Amino acid sequence: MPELPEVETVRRGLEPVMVGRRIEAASINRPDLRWPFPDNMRERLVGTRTRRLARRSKYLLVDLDSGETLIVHLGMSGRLLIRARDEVAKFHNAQTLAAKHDHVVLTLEDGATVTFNDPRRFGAMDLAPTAAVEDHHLLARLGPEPLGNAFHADYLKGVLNGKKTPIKSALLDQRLVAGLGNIYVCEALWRSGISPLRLAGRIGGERIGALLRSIRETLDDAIAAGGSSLRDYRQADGELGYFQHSFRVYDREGDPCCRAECDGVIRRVVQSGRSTFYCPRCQR
DNA sequence: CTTGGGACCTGTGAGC
DNA sequence: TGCTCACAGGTCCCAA
Repeated sequence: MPELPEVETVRRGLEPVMVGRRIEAASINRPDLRWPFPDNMRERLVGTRTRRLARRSKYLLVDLDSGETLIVHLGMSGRLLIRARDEVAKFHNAQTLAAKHDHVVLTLEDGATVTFNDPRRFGAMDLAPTAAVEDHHLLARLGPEPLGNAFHADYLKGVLNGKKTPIKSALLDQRLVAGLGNIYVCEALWRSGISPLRLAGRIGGERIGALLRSIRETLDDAIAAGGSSLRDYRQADGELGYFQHSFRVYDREGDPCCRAECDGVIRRVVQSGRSTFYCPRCQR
C-alpha cells in the first residue's frame, strides 16, 4: 500500500503528536509482524521520549531519547492511527479499544494513542541504535531518496546504463532509487511518455532527464494531496488522501488516455508479477 | 552478478 | 446468499 508519499504523509501527521512526548505505555498484542519484534520491545519503548520523526524511503524512523530508533514499515496494508485522549475514552466505553489487527498500541503522556494496524502483517518494526540506523540491514542497501540531491540525471543515467530489465522493474528496485512503488512508477512513466516495457538501458539521455523530473513531480503532487487512499490507507489523523483522483493510468485499464492529443486506451500488463498500467499509444 | 517467481498474510469484489 | 478465484500499495529469499 504505502509508498513514499503515504509514508511521508503519515510522518507529517505523527510529528506534532509524538515529538517531545513520552511513551507511557505500549501494548504489543502479538509476537511479530513480518518478523519477530525485537527483544524487550515494550520495555525499550516505555518511558522514552520521541526526539524526531524521520523517513527513509518507505521506512518511518522514530528517534527516541534512549539512543535507539524505532524503525517502522507499513508493508502493504499497515496504518498508523492517532486517537486523541477523548476518543480513547469513547473507545473504552464502547469496549472496542482493541480493534481487529491492532497489533501495537502506544499510549503517550497526554493520553493520545498511536496504533499500528495491519491486516496482512507484511509490515515490520525493529529497534536499532540511532547513530547507526543507516547501517541496519533493512536500510543499508537502499538507493538515494528520489526527492533528494543525490538523485540527479547523471546518477540515473549511470545506473540505467546497460540494464537489460524493463524500466518499470528497474524503478521498483529499491537499491536503484528508494521509495517508489507500483502506483507512482506507473504514473511517473506516463508523465514522461516512456513505455514501462522499454529496456532501462535503452532510454536516451534527454528522456532520462524527463523521467527524473516526472518522478519528482509525481511524488511532490502526491505528498501535497496527502497520498492516495485505496481500500484502507488513511493519513495518521484518519483523513483520506486524495491523490487517487489524480491517477492517470493506475487502475484505469480500458479508460481513454488523459493526454490531450492522445486517443490511446490504457492497458494493463503484468511485469514481474505486478500490474503495470500504461498508454501504448503515447508511451514509447 | 542479474532476474523472475514464489512466499509471506488477510480482505474484498467479481462472477457464478 | 454463498462459494471460488483473482488480485491488492512490499520485499525477502532462492533458483536459474
